[in-house]
Amino acid sequence: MTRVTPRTRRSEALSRERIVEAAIELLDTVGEDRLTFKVLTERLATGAGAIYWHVANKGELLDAATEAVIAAALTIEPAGSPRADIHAVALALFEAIDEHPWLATQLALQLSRSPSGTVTPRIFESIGRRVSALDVPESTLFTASSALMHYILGAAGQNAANARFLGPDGDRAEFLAAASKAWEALDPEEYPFTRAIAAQMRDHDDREQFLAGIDLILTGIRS
Amino acid sequence: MTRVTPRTRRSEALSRERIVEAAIELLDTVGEDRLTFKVLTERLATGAGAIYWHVANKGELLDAATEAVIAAALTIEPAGSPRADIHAVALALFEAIDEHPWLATQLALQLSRSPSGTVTPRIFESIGRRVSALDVPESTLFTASSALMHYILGAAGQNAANARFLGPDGDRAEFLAAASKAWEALDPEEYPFTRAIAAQMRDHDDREQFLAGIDLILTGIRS
DNA sequence: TCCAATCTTGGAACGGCATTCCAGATGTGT
DNA sequence: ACACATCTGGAATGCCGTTCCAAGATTGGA
Repeated sequence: MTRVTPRTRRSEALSRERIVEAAIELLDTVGEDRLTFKVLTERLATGAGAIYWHVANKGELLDAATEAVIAAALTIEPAGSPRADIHAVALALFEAIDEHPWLATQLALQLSRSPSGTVTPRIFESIGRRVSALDVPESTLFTASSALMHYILGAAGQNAANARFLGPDGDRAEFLAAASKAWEALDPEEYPFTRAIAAQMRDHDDREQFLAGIDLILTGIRS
Repeated sequence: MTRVTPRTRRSEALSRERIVEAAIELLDTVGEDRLTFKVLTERLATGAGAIYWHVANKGELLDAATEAVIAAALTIEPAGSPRADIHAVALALFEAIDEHPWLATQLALQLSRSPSGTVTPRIFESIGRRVSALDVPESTLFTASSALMHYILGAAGQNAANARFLGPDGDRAEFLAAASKAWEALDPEEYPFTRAIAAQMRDHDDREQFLAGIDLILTGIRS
């Protein structure tokens, strides 16, 4: 059930790290819905029982995978100004989610549950610490950091969803054109706004717009 | 597979609406993990095949349930100023998610996927239309609306998660005190920020802070 | 060096779930 | 009253997470 003192093992010994590593790789390659204990045991050339000795259940495995990737992503060196630091954190999360689309689902699920996990607090801390460097009134620190965090995770997730829908070998410009056209074809009665900004989304840079959103919130914070 | 012309039926006739209605009720009472086709067939006194005649699969059923609740929540009458209108939409979504915690998971999942569903666009439109009433440059409409939407869904979902963790019969003040204490007990090296604002979260009003976040973003938008 | 105790493994077995299949009931148009 | 499409319910299927357990390592002590 729990890990004990490490010892010498044969080279192919199983370990929590090796399992998490394999899980991440499978998540990235075959997708989250196809990460099953069957393919995991095949990949690791072992049985289900062996995996369950190192990991409590599938949820814990997914949590561990999420934490490993996020922790790596949040390893960032200071970039000078508080604003630049916040941009760096935001972009790091954006890139991580873009590279591992399953993170979007996973982080969203962790948020929909409890402060059980350690991932969400880590992200919140990472953002909040940099927000503190801005000189904002103490009373709005929580609100400001929350707003930033939700925007970052939400917008990055949305971007990942688009990328996932597009597929790894699709033409982005083509996709945007199609999406823009679809918006323009909406019912003018029900969707006047979406129609109106359809053109504006045809040609935009994902990262640029993402950072624009960050700056928009930062502006609000500084007032 | 598809619905055809309606006709007269015996009083207890099955229909997509009745199924969705039952699903929502079960989601609210027994929770999302326990909404299974077994309990659904028992509740409707029918068989699985009958349900599958009206609904393609479980995902579509959950989507339909989400859409029904969100559509009802977004039926709001104008409240005077654009700011008041935006507050109204935000609060309506907040309340809906608070009342139906499974919405948080569901909306998050819909965001993590594609523009396949009709729920997300509806929310986006509802917010964006009110943001348009503010006099902001056309070029930031998309960014501003996105930021608002992600904050609303994220913060409301977070709130629902807390409420869910607390349970229907828990003392909120007690919960906040415990959470605050837990934050203060974190490692000062790793979590200086979270520790610092632990006190500030002990006594706050959920809705008030939620709306403060909205105003923070609105301030940013207006600059 | 060998033994007993403990840690670790692999795979068979289990129960629950969404989904499919299909024989028949129910209603409709003629 | 007859053929036909619509709709129903429950049995059967297959996948998946999880549990169980007999056997294979590894270790520390005699």
